[in-house]
Amino acid sequence: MENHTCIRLEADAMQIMDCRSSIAALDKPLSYIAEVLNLAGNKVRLQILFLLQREKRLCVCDLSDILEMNVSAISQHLRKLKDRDLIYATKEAQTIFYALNKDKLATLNPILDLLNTENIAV
Amino acid sequence: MENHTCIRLEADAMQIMDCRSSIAALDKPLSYIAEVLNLAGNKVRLQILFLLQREKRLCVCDLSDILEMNVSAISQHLRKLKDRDLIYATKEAQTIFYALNKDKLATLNPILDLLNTENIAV
DNA sequence: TACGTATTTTAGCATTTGCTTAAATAGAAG
DNA sequence: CTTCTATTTAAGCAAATGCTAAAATACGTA
Repeated sequence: MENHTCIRLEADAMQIMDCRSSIAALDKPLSYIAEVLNLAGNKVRLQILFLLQREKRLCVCDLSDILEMNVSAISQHLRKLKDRDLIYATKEAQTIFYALNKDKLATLNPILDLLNTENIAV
Repeated sequence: MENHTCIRLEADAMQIMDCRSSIAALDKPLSYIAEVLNLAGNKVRLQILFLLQREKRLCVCDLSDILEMNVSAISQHLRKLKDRDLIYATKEAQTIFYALNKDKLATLNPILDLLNTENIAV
């Protein structure tokens, strides 16, 4: 936490200040988007989001069947997504359905679109 | 790893099969995009990517100054981004500059655009 | 009320992550 | 060739992650 501020001559103090203020101005979005990307940055959760976009709504049990994973593991992923309001739950009799939160589609759609982009240079 | 296949009647076997095959067909992109999102899903790395997009190229030292973080910590983040080819390094005298990999802009730009979207419902 | 299905929650644990500090490289310049 | 400057790498560690297994809820239904 000490050795910032480099000594090299080429360092452009003006540029550094500009960058600092632009980062500061975007602090909230940076935190929020990082959080969303982090949630989507897990293969299981990305699959869940993709499936919910495709099927509109699914229950834990369906997801467990499709992804061939433990119900509990899926449930814990759904909780994280719900905690951050990316998805919401509706209860119908004994079944709880999950769906993408409409308010977050502006953020989620561009992320999910990456899956269908041909120009993915892997 | 046992209790998948739910017993409930509403479960649509056809739908489950469809979902399974669509997931299987997208397995590679799902893995790759999850990996990229995971890299971008860290505030420090997201800031680095944002700054590189804005400034075209920066060295560890600049980033350390701007983000007010340990050079070593930044270096380790840069390594992760470089290992996944999201950025590349060019050496100029004693300084190593990093820049976004052009081949990955189709993936990176939509991600970074999320920062400037007004419709971020936080 | 007792049971069964659907789902969540808790606890435990191994793995991963991200930071700090210190040591190792590499190239310039004295 | 020794000394800066820039940067990476390695070691250590605390915190976070993601899974399993088991217990706890919730809600219909026999």
